[in-house]
Amino acid sequence: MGTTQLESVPEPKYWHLRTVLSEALDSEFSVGEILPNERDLAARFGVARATLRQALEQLELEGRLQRRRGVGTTVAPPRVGVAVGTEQHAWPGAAGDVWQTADCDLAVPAASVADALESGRDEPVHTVHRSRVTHGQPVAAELLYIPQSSVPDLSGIDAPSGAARARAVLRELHRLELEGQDSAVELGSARADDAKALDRLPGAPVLVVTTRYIAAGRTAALSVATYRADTCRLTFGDSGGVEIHEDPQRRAS
Amino acid sequence: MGTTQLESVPEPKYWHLRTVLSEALDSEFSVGEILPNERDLAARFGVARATLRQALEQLELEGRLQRRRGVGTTVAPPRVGVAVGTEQHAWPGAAGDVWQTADCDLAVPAASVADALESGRDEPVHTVHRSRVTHGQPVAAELLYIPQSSVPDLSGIDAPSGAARARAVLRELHRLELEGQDSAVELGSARADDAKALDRLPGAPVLVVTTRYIAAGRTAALSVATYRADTCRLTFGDSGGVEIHEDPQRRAS
DNA sequence: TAGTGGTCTAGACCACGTG
DNA sequence: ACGTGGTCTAGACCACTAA
Repeated sequence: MGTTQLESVPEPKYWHLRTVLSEALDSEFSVGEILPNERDLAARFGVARATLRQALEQLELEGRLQRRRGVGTTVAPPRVGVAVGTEQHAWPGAAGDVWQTADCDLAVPAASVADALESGRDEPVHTVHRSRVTHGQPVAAELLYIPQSSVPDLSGIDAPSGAARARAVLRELHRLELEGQDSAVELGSARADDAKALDRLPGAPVLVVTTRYIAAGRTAALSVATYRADTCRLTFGDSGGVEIHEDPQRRAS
Repeated sequence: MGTTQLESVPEPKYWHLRTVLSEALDSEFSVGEILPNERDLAARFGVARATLRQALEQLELEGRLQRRRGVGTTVAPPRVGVAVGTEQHAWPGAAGDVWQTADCDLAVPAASVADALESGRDEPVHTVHRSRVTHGQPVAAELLYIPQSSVPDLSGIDAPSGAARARAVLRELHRLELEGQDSAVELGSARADDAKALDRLPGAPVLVVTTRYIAAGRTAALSVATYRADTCRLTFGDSGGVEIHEDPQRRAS
């Protein structure tokens, strides 16, 4: 029957470019190597710089490239697996915790946080700021919300804020019996403060992990952790991380 | 001391625009409402269309907007929570499984998949294609890899491929005793086949969930599931989903 | 100071969905 | 046929890093 459509849907240039570059990365480049600059690459492929950048953005999103202003574009190492959920639940700050406590303050949180905590919208909440570093690189920034009612006995702590105060809040939290926890993961973009902590530009893609800690039948604490999506693979489950370091999505077409 | 730097770091236009639009979405628009088209919006804000599009891309990434070619830009509903990990482990296809089996074939997989399966690089592997639909919308596409050695007794099954064959493979899988499972989540971009299944364009951001199923001390099956990052919030843990429908990241600055 | 990636512009044309 | 978002161009200037 008449017409056979050979290429009824022509591939966008940037998508084809992404594929070509991806294959070149596999075969001709090694981790850490610097690519030619964007103007040269665009000229070499005969496209506008904006089109080349669209391809590079894709590859950066997939964790294949790392771009730094003033420096250049380098081949990224495989994503690091970071454990964010284990079978045995544990309070933040428990033994083996990988987070580094930085600061603490006390304020009435945004309405969405108050609702998630099931606390009153006017109740002040302790907010502990923490950060997570793996292999010398910052991978996550966390805000940990703890209603005053969860840690009522904070008397005798003189520090009004700072790391000492943060540790005191966590210590009080451990006195409660943890009944369970659940988490959710979604895509977000780094706001200014997170971006600075993660050494990225604002708007960089991040994986937002929201964890509720349950004690005495209610939400005793809420963690909102922001992970660098370009460098991290979040692992859940019993055996402490899947052993795949090749991207399993990168399969034969 | 002389000069006080008021705005030493001027905010990029597209980032400021993102904030302005985000606040407008909160206060002046409701879910499903159609925004003015990109050319009008750009003119209204006095920027080039490309700059406006950069802001819209951010908001789409955050799940706030939905853009469809030939139609327009609409305000997206809150992300749906989809459960991807439960306390009680279960084989794919077990009672209560939310996946819809579509097809099955038998082939030697890509090297990275073979490595993750700890199967020989030349061993043929059953590949079951499944899809997941929530609230009438496709949210995920899955490839389920099952080495022949995991389901040796497939004799008497006449269908060489197709849904019937897929169900037979899953049925055989259930005869094994599941010892555990672990998962990993990372950001990826949809390839052509996934994009079509998810009703998105190639390159759309996706959350790739890789799950290993353990039986008899080895990896009996490997699942690579691709979720729409714009519409999904992946939930893990005991209580079947966090009850936050407001984005917890969207907090006061 | 030179070179990099990041931002922005003002256009053009194309693919798609709807009427 | 029309209007939408998607792709692409060829430039310009800015912010940052390192020599």
